[in-house]
Amino acid sequence: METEIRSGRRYKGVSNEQRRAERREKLVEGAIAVYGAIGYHGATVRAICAEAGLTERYFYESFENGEALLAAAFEAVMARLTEEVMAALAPLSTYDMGSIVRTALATYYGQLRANPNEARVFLVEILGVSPKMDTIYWDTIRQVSLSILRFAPDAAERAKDRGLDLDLFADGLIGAVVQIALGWVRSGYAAPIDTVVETAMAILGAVNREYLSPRA
Amino acid sequence: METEIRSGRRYKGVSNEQRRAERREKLVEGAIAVYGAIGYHGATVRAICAEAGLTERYFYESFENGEALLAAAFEAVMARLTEEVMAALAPLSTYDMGSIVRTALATYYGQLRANPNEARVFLVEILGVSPKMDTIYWDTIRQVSLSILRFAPDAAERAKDRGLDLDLFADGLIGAVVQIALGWVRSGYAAPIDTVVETAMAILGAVNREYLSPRA
DNA sequence: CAAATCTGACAACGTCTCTTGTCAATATCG
DNA sequence: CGATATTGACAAGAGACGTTGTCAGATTTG
Repeated sequence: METEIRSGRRYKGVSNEQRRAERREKLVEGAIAVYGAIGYHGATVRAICAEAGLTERYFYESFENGEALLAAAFEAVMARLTEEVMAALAPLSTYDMGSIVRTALATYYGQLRANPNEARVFLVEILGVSPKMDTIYWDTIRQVSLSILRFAPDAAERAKDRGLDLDLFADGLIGAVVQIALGWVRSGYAAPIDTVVETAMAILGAVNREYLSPRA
Repeated sequence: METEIRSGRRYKGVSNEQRRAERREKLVEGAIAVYGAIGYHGATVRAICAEAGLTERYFYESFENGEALLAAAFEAVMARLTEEVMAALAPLSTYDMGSIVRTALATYYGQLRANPNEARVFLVEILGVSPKMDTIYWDTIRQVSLSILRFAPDAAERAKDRGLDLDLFADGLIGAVVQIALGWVRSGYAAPIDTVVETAMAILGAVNREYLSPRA
């Protein structure tokens, strides 16, 4: 049960709703920091509240339980990543799959390096928490993959003609991208980002030229 | 501290060491069953002991803690998968990468379908448990990928020439294979196995023809 | 100023699990 | 057979954490 006061008193110049929203935001940010430092497991409600500078009461004001906060943190990270990639793709005037994918990869990997805590939430901590969270995660990134595949108009038909399963095909492509990201993060970002992008492009580019580009 | 009696009394016809080994085996099998049914999280020591038909004392006889048992279960599953794939590859007389990879994939996916509980341990439950377990898992499967890449003798040199990172390249390929497996498992094995193999081959085959086969 | 509301610090309860220990029943050895 | 080892069932201590509750102080409203 969440508190249901509609419109309380203003406090320090901000409205009731806005204060709650700010506290929720602080909790999400604190959670990402704690997850990045010690992982989701072992991250207690108390620790996250301390990191956010709030007390337990405000945790239950915004979240049903710890898993709900993880879901919110994932959504926040996902939203930022999506926003950055979309912003990077917007100025592109080409419909060439290679250019689109390369730009998206460079932005994606760049974001993961710029925000290691978010990278850990996105690549590591989200996994194996519960069947519900797994479904949220894998369904989300499969949709990303399918969205990109739609840039190649007849990819679905051609995949079907060749006896492939489009969902699994999308999973395979996104799996390659994500696994490269994870390997890079686990190495402490050892390789330069250009190498990472080229390595991913070696796989996606080969598939593109053979299965997705207009003249196979 | 593990019990350190060197050679105790025979019991029901079997030696001390063998009884311990059998109990350990029962615990590993029980753990795989429980992990498959309710997941690693939420799988208590008591539940696993009950499934194995043993009591808690014998758990601590063979394992330091629950995570050690998960590691043992993973090793057992990994060993079986490796054995099956190796057995399937042994009769092959060709050195054609395409044939090798297709056979390995068919065996791997076939095993995952034949043993859903093991598949879940291998693909889901192992993830996100601890940094230590993550390292065991990802290092293990990267090695598998690198082993297969060695079948293409000059793959490493060519990858380097093209500015790729071989470890990340291996991660990308294995990531595609594993993600397809995971998507298949999550779907309840909806697609026929031939489709799954062909879908994975669509990615690995394209990469093989462009980067690994003798005449690029 | 006085009442009401909001905030932060922290106590306290209940629950769950790991882990160790106890004890009687069973099997083996001398 | 008597002593000892082994097993299985279960109790109990300890610790961690989620969740709710208390209460004094700060801030706003009338």
